[in-house]
Amino acid sequence: MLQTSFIRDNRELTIAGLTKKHFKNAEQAVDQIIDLDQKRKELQQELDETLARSNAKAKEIGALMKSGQQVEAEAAKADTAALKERSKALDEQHKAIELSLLDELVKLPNLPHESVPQGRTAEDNITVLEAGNKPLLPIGALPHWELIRKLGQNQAPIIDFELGNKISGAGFPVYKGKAARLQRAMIAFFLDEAGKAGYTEVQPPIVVNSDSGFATGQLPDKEGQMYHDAADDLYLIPTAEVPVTNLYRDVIVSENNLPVKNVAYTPCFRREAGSWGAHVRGLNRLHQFDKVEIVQINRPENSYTALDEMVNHVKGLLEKLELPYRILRLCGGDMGFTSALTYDFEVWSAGQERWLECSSVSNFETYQANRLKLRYKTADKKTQLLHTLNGSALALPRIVAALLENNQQADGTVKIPSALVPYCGFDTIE
RNA sequence: AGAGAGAUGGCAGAGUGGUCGAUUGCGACGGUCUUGAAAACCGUUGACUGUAACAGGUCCGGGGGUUCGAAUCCCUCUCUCUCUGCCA
Repeated sequence: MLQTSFIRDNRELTIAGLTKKHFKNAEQAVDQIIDLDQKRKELQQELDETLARSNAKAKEIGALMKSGQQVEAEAAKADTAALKERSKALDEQHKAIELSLLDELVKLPNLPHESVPQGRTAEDNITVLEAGNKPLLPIGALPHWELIRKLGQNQAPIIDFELGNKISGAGFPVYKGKAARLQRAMIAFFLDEAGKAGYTEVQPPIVVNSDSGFATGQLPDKEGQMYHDAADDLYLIPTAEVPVTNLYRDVIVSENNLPVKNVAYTPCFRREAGSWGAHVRGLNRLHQFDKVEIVQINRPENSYTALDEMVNHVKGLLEKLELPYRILRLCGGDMGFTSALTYDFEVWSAGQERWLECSSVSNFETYQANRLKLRYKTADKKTQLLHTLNGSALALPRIVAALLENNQQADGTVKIPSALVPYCGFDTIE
């Protein structure tokens, strides 16, 4: 959430930023907020004044009672009725206006960083790096959803969509045998790599309350994308970003604990309502998937260095997995609601001849921190909002898809990249 | 799930209707002393809003109520702890 004070002081900048993000009626929205804020301030002043007078009166009465001047005290009481009525009315107005101000504020997305390219769709994203060699596949090479039917010998298919469909529904595959082991190996590998890079591992809950959903920006913006347990009003997390970042909700971090670097493996749940078709076949888009997420909390002046560091970390993972990938800097129209700058990583899926998004690394600046009330004390003892960042490192299913497709051999087997072999305990899936 | 107890500042823990934003202890920070450190002593030490700066206002788990006045009384919700039951 943007800060009202920032909008007030930077009207033009805010409008320009919102426009770059293709937010509709930016000027109108901003002016409405400035207007509401002004009204809020005026009401607040009036209310405070009234309350100050009531407080003074109450003290006066107290003093009179104490000194035994009953008659004078009763007389003073008579004066308070009007004040009380007035403060009650003002308080109601004030609360109402604060609510509508918050209502409007919550609709505004984060402002994009100056390096974010102009543009509306994925076409306008900028490729900042393309690395690795796209493999030349043998004759008869398959996309992963066909390949998995032939792998696993008597357990085929090693990733079973129909079985998942039986017990849960579409988009909940069952991993069997070496596929299951491969998943576990990758999770361990990603966690270990993050550990080496200084991230502290955490295991958060994978259901969260609505306060948490609000603080990281999933609510109210993406309510429909999350599975919701109505009985207890809890949400299944769409990403570990939600519980891990919320660990620091309402926290004033002491300066010597910065930066905070956490890594978490969690399953992730996404309803992805309305998604279907050829592009969502197989592992390309699931309702439940595994992901290792890195999260940083940093001082404002260091956050973009941290973002680069996170991008490099993800690059390192893809290189160790020997997968061809590219990095995109997302344009204003394609970025997430809460992000100021996002790099997407896409892995080359040779069997489908497509790039698949496998990581998204973002700096949210103070947008989440403002909702989280996540702050630190500066050297001159001022409390200041921190910057939050996170990135997938990595999301598993599309990596598995690319790995299976890219590494399929002429004999129909799949080679495991050497970095994973110690974790898997095998070097081939047959 | 049943019975009981409780929720106060970073932590511990007072405060049951009036100057309490809150006694005190610990911790933290600054200083004196010391070659340095410890100890001792002195001082500082919540957040939000608001102001040029003061002032003012709000916050004692959340919400509501009684009262001129609520941390303190009443209602309600949530959570925690203890005992009993069930259970990975």
